[in-house]
Amino acid sequence: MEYRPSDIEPKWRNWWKKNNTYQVENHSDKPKYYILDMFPYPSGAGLHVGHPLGYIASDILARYKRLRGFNVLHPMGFDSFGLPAEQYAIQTGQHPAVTTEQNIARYREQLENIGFSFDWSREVRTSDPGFYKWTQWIFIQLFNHYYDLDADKALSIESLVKRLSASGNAGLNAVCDDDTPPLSADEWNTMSEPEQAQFLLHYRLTFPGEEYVNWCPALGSVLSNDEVKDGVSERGGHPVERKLMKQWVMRITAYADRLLEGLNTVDWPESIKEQQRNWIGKSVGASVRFAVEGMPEQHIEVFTTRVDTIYGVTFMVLAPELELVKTLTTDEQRNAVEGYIKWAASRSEIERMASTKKATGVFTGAYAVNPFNNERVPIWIADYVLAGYGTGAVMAVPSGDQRDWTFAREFHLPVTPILDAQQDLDQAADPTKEGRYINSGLINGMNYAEAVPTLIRWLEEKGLGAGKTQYKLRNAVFSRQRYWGEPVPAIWEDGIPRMIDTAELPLLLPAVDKYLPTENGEPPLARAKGWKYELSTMPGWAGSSWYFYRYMDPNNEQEFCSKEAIQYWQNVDFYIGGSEHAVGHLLYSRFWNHFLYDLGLAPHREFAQKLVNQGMIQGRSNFVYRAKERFFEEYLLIKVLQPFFSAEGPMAIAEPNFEEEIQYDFAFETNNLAIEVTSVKQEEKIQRIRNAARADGKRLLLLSTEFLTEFINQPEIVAEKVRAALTSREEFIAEPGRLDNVHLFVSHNLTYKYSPDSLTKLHVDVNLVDDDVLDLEKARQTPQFAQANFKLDAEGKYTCSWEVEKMSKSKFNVVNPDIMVAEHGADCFRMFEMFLGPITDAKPWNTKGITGVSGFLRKFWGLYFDGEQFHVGDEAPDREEWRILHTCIKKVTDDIERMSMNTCVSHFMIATNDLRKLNCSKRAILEPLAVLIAPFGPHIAEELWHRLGHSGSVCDAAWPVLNEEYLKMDTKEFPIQINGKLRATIELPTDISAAEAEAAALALEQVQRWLEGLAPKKVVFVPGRMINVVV
RNA sequence: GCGGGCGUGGCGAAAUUGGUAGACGUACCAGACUUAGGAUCUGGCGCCGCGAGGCAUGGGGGUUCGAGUCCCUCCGCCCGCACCA
Repeated sequence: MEYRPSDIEPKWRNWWKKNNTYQVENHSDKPKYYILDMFPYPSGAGLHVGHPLGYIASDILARYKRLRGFNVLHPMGFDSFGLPAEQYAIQTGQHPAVTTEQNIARYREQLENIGFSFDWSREVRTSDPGFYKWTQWIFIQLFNHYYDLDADKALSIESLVKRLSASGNAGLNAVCDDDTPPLSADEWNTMSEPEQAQFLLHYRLTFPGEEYVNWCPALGSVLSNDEVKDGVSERGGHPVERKLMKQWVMRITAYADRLLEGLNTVDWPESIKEQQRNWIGKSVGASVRFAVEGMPEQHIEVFTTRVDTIYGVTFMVLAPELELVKTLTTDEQRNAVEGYIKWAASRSEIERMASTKKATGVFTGAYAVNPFNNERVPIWIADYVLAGYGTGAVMAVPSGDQRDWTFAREFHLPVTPILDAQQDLDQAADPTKEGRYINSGLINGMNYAEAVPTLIRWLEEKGLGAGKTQYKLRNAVFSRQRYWGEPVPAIWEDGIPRMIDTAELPLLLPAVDKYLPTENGEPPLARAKGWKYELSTMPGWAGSSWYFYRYMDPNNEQEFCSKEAIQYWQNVDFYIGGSEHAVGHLLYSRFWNHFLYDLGLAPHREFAQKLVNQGMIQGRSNFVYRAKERFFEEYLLIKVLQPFFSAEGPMAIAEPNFEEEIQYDFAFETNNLAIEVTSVKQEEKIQRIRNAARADGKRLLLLSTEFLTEFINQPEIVAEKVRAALTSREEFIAEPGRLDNVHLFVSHNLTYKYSPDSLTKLHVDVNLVDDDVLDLEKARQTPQFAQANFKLDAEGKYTCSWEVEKMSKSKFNVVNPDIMVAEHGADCFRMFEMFLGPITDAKPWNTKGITGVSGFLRKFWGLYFDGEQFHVGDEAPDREEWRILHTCIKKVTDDIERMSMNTCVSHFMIATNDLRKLNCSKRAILEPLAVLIAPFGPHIAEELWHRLGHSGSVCDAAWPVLNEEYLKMDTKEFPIQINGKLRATIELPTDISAAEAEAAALALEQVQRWLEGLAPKKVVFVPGRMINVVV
């Protein structure tokens, strides 16, 4: 009988649904196993083939564990608050809840079609009030706790209040704001209630703070650090600036050490752990206080990891933004310093990062005093020192730090050697710690290990410093000026926030007339009638920071999760998802979990014991080349610039220069103007061009690549800008923008792409290009293509190419799983995705191999049939049949355990091929085989299971037990090596002794030939494996 | 620059502790059945060589009876971080 997945798959999906096959109870005699997928954001584009990769792998594991006798929790839900739904709402006026609902329905349908064993009765949605009620509740708990360093955990604010009223904050060892003033019990007790509330904000784990934030004007909201890449927003690529704003802040720094230590207790990929360690950025060192010469009230505190180099300090450097700079600067230096500060502030993040090699800075005129030797050292400012790290001031040791060395070299500051083993300091700094100290007073003659404690002891005795640990981790800004997120359950009264009563939760997201900020720049919630609460909403990571507990008890209205449920399920045994969440979701959820643990609400410090990152499935992007010259003629030269130049006089235009090593640059010249379009990151190059233009007496028109995008979108507006710039200024530099992969929509299915590879490649819809040949008939139906002037190659064909890129709607390379499922069946799709390669590897989507899996499933199905008849007999299997089955049991069992799903599919193919050759149709073999394949192809397994006479689900079968006896072979083909190289093979009993094996090997004619009559020097025999004769 | 990972046929990849490198699948070649083949079946398929044989896991070196696997070194690619004192 023919294998037709379309006949059997929908049938069993309905059957599973009707029988609640995947419903899980919160109690069982069986051991529990919690396997979790990172839940998706339901975007409008629907699921693409990359999404299910991890879900399929986890589903196989979940089904396998269930067959092995575990009570398995394997849920799915939706991270349904977020930006795209809101952007869509802004454009269409449709409520984001409506589009979100539609998208979820689509996602669920797609997911269900793949045959996952999710328990949908436990589905969660972060935008559901029943869910975000508890997100708000946890927020309130954070507000009501502070971090006590002596207890090394979060304690209630009430206990802090008691303590303050008894003894003030003297001796209180708690995490708080840097500017928390000392407070006596008397002072506390005489404070008014609002004053007390204000004071407590210094300690609360979530609090409103004035923070420098990543403000994205285009999105009208702040972004977290992990939402910003290369100075632009990760989503949309809009410029981001630093701005001081009042924001809700999470005191995640309180947990820095625990988040770091916890990493040692979980089985997570090393790269993720390293990224988190890096993000937390712990450095151990010392703080040292330097006096300022002639200013007794002032001092400069620095943090250093190399206090041992203190005698090598020859200058100090402060970040230009520091308030202190203004106080220190002498009148003679004031102009220079202010000029530098202004210049530094005007530099974009990208510019600053691009020029790390050459040192810039200015002397303040002031001097600091090294507390150890009372030497006066000049105080400089430079933007290589960051205001946001440590104290924003460094003690510069040019002999030991390369940046300081470079700076000293540039400004002719002295370099003092401090170690006897130090390298040639004329060439570079020597950051090593080898040798003994010289020129170093207190520590002369000591080595590094002796010097550090000596110096710190001295500092602490004199009160001039102390051992100190510094972190890169910043407190996390928790406010977003957006609509589609959880409302913050706070009310402001006289500038002081108060949490609403938890009985009033959830605080529902109100209706608004528009999803935009108000005219005076307030967030969208300000539009809601009668809204008296906080106007900002929570960020995208709020709901995902605890959702894994909600699955345990999704409908509980009294608690975020019942104690019984959490006691039963504990934490996640196996978590699978993409590595892009390395320092976002995976760090924030660990933080919240540590907090919930402190409150006794979570049973483990870490919420996920094991984590696996699935690799990305990339798409194949197709391109057609567009004639380059025409592109510029049309858009840049003819439409805009030529009229302008004509007015100025005759123009000669050089060929666009495409062959530069940076190919997205192009340049051309007129007789009085040099035009350059380039990445602003190419600073050196810009300088070169600028100099050349000046030398030729020409003016420079410099356009960034992003500007070019804008230019083509709105040529008139931009042309006006260019004209204005050219008439008013000598030089015009357009806004710096994103530097690569700028995509420009020209129509719904054609894109101009600027990438380092070519300016004139067009992304083409996958459907238009087949096997590198553009389907002209289809392409002509698109209006833009009809007008486009594509490049013809020598044979008169359109030049096409392709590249592997991330799957994205804008690249027209998204492959939808529905088509695959409809065409080949869900089982085939599942096994094919697994067969692509190891789940952790990134791989381009390529459907070429699907016929292999499809053919295999047909053959596998065929094992159970004789022509049209289902045919499985009860004869006793022979040894070879047993061997095939048990080899398969062993391999598949081992490989699922190590998540090697691709090789499992291979083993099924081998077993099927072998059994086919034997014409095996025996129940004792085929029935266990159906169970083995059930995790991979649940539909085909269920069908066969029922045909084999069972009425229950194959999901409740028992995993076949391996019998090692069947793996044993009487004889084996032994490889015979001569000096480690294979020269012959010989069939021998598997358990042959060393002596017999040696004799048999030496008797071989091929071996004798190599021995040339001599006795072997040595014979190595590995029992049951091989023989190696050493000549 | 720092950290993590990787490098094996035309392609996706196997090789779990050092023990017959390339399983399985694609692509390709030949044949069979066919009116036909994007169906099915059989055989071949790392490279060089008629062959014996030689050479092969990014290059070079080492340890070992034996190295894709361990060590050193160089090269290349991917990912992350990046003036963090």
